Amino acid sequence: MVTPLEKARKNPDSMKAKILSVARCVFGEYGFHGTTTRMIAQEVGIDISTLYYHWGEKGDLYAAVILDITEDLRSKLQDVERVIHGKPLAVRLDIAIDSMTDYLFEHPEISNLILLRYFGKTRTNTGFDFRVPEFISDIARSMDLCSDKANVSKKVKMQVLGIMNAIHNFVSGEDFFKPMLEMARDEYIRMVKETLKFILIPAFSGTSTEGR
Amino acid sequence: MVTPLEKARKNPDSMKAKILSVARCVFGEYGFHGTTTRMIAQEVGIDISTLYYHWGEKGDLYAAVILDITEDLRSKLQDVERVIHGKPLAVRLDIAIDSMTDYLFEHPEISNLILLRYFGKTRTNTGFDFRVPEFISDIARSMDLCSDKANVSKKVKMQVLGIMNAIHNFVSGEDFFKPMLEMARDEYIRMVKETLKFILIPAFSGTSTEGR
DNA sequence: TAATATGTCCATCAAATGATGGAAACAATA
DNA sequence: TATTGTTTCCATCATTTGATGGACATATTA
Repeated sequence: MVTPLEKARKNPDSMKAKILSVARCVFGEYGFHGTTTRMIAQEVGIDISTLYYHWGEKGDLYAAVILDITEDLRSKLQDVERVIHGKPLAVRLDIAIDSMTDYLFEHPEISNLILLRYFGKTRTNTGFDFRVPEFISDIARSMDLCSDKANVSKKVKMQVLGIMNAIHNFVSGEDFFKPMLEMARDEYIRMVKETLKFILIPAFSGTSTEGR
Repeated sequence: MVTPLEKARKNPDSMKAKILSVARCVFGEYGFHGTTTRMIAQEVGIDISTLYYHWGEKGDLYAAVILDITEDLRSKLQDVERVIHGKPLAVRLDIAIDSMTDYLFEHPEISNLILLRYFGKTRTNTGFDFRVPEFISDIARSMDLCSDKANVSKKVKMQVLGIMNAIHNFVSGEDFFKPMLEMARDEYIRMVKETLKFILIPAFSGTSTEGR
């Protein structure tokens, strides 16, 4: 059995995929309740009923969007893991921050959607599960922040959440922070990386291992 | 001329204030579009038209809510500033994190509303301005992160954003992270403080002043 | 008490929104 | 070409939602 999402991911030129792609951005900008099926349809340039034909009800499309970005993010994290493998911790962090920041600034809807799911509730419970827990442990292991690879401690999970959220915040808050700080996009992205490294690296690369 | 918001803040037992208080929480949970005037009215236990009588249209109530939490936050920041004044940087950060974290966990709708405004757009532009920029500079000065008190550098502003957002994230994400980490509320709050200090303090209290 | 102002609710409206049935267009295949 | 299956759009529905007018109630004041 092949799901609609798998179909869409397999055929990037199909109407299903086009709708999904637009839905990612619109849901990411306005959130679940702030987005209407008409907004998405109009952005794609199709009738609203075509959207329903391909994806069923609004909640189903939203669920597909979340799974879609989750898959993208998981894949990207694996890439990064391969690159940083074996390097010293400070270097791993440096590379990971650069790489993830660049990637997320290219696909800001990923950060948007993740943060909106963290911080905003939907009236009608969309139900499906979000695979953050695995992510957290995966990142912890790839960062080599945990001594016991099988059982990542709560402490380390909190630290990883802190790292990931810090990145998502600056990516997702771009439209708010950038004008506020009177920066162009290039400068903003550069400053984001610099700030993230300034804040995150000392905590993890200090001589003390007290926090671990 | 006294605004409706000032009236409400002056008379905490008035219907205006009750509605405002409930609106803070509901808007904080579901965001602007996820909240209906009926939800708020029902939570207060009044008819919807009573709500409109006191606050006018939905966007006006929302604007009042934002100004209300902004005022609360500004006031709290001033309190904290007085307490930490003159102390060494690491101590200032330690106290500020404890104090702000406790306060925001008591009023999580403040963090919710701020983050939803950062990361989510409203379809109909609610227009009014949000006084974050001043905040940022105020915090930077009170933290004594900036050498030039009059003109806070972009670098420092980014760092302050990073600090504030880190706190808001853990407060606002409680309902998502806490079950995920299988923690009770007390434990979660304790771990949040610990993690925040672990991540933030080394960056600012290191011997190097490179980041400033 | 009479008169006025303030506050609350009921009934209702118009627009927006999620969703669907069915006709038409298009593509694939025998 | 005729047949069948797929895709798209138009018209429409039922509900939800923001918003309002007017009746009723409750306080305030003359």
